[in-house]
Amino acid sequence: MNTRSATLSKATTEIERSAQVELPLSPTFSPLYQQIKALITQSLEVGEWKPGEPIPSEVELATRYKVSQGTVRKAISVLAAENLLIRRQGKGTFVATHSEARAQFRFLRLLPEAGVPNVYESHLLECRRLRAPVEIARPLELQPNEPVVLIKRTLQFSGVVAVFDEIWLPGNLFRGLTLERLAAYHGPLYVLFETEFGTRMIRASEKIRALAAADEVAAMLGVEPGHPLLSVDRVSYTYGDRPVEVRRGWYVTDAFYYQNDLS
Amino acid sequence: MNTRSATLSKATTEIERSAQVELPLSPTFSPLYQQIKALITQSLEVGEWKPGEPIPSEVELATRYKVSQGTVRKAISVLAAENLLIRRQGKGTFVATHSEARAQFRFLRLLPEAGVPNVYESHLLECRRLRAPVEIARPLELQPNEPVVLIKRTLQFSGVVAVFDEIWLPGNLFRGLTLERLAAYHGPLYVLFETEFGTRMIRASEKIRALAAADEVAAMLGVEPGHPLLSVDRVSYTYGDRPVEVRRGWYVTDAFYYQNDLS
DNA sequence: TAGTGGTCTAGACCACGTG
DNA sequence: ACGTGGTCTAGACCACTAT
Repeated sequence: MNTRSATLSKATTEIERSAQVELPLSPTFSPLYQQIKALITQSLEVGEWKPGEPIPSEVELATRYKVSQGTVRKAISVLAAENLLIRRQGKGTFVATHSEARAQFRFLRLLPEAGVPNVYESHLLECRRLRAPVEIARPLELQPNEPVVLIKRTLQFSGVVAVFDEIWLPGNLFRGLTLERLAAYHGPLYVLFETEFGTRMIRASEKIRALAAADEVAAMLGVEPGHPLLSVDRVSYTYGDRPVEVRRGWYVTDAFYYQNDLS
Repeated sequence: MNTRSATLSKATTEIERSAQVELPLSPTFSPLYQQIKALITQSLEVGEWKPGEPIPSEVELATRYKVSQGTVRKAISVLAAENLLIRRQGKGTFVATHSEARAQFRFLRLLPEAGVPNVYESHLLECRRLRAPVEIARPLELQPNEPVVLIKRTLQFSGVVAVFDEIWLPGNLFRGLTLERLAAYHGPLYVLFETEFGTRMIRASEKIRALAAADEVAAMLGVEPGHPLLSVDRVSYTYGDRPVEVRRGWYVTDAFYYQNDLS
C-alpha cells in the first residue's frame, strides 16, 4: 500500500516498501492531505456540515481519518485558501457562507465613485421557467430544452439604478424557486440559494465588455439607448466545478466602477 | 526575549520565560516565519537575488537565519502564494519574473472572442517627461510637479488595434527611459522595467468603466467617436506596496473581452 | 481552566530534476 | 547518486475564545 492509491493511505514504511518492491509505481500520485481534502469536501457537498456551522476540530478529524493533525491542518489550509472554510483561532473552523459581509463583496465588484460602501436594494422584475436556449444550456452543461429558471431584476444603490441582471439557473436544482418565493425574500440571492436550495456558489468566471445600451436594457436602467454599459457575463460554479448559474449583467458606470485586483 | 520583538527570535523557552515573567507582553506579536519572510523580502528588494535567479535552498536559509527548515518553508510558501517566488520541485525556489509566459496573462486580461491566445504587438506613440499633474501625482504618492514619464502606445492583436494606453511612471525611478530606448525594445514593458530599471510590479488595482470614445482616443483606436470602450484605470505597486505606475487604458471589446475570475 | 487553531521544531521519507 | 522541494509525523508550546 502506498500513497498513490486513491484509497486513504499513509506514506510507505520501510517494511512495506521492501514487501512491494517489485510492484511498478502507479503514475498517479496523490498526497495524503489531498485525499483528506477530498473527504472533507465530500462532507461539505453532502451537507454533513452546513454553511456557517463549525466542522469538527483538527484533532477529531485526525482521529477520524487516522492521520496526524498536521495532515488535517494542511488539507484545511488549502480549503480555507479556496474560501470553502474559514478558520477562527480559538473558536474553530467554519463552513464558509455568503451570509458574511465579507463574502458579498467577493461576487459584487461594483463600487460607488464617491461615498458609501455598497448597500443596495434588489428589485425583482420577473421569474419564470422555460426551456434552456442553446447559448444558456451549453455553459450550464445541460441538454437544450432542459428546464431552467430565468430571473430578471435590477439593483439600486441608494435609489440609483445601477445594474440589470438576467440570471439563469438549472430548473432541476431550483424546484421551489418561484416569483412569490423570491418576492418574499430580501437579501443576497446566493444566501437564499445556499440556505433554501442547498447550492453554494464557490467561484465564478466573468467576461467583461463595453457596449451600447440596447433599447430594452436602456429602459430598465433609465438611460438613453446607446449609452455605454459594462456587460458582465458570469458563469458560477459549485463543488466539483459544476456550473450552476449563468448571469448576464449590464452595469451603469457613470457613478460606479468595477473593482479588480491583479496579483 | 520572545517572538514579539521585531528582531529575529524564536519561541520562548521555559527557562527564558521564567526569567522574563515580570515583563509585560508586547501587544505586537509577529510569528518567526513572518520575520523570516520580511528578511527574504528585503533581500529581494535590494536585488540580492534577481528576477529569474534561484534563491538559496531551504536548508541554507535555515542555517543563515538560525531557524528550522519548516519555518523557512512557511515563509517561502507565503511569498510563493503572493507570486514573489516560484517553487520548482527538484530544482529550487526562484525569484518571480514577468518574463515567464505565465506572468504576462496576470496583468493583461484581454482575450480574443475567438481564436488564438494573446500574442500582441506594441506600437509606441510617444514618450516624454513632464511634471506630474495632480490627478497622477496623488495615486503615485508624489508631490505635484515632480518629474514623471508619460508613455503612449497601442496594442494590436494579430493586426487589430485593441488597446490604447497612457502610462505614467515616477521620473526618478526611470531616469534612462527615453523614446529611443523604448523604440529599441520589443517585449512586455514590465520585463523592461524589472531588468533595466530594477522596479518590479507585484500587484495592481484596476477600476473598470464603460464610456463613449472621445475624439482623440477614437482616432488612436480606429473607431468612431462615441463607440463604447472599456476604460481601465490601473495603479501598480512594487515591494512594500509602493505605487510606481499609473496606467489608463482604453480597450475595444468588439472582438475581445476582459477576463476575470472571482473566488 | 479547557479547548480551539497557530507556531515551531526535528527527523524520516518521497518525488523530481540533474548529473 | 545527489540535492532540491514536498509530504508526513509527533510533540511542545503559544495565542485566542469561551466558560
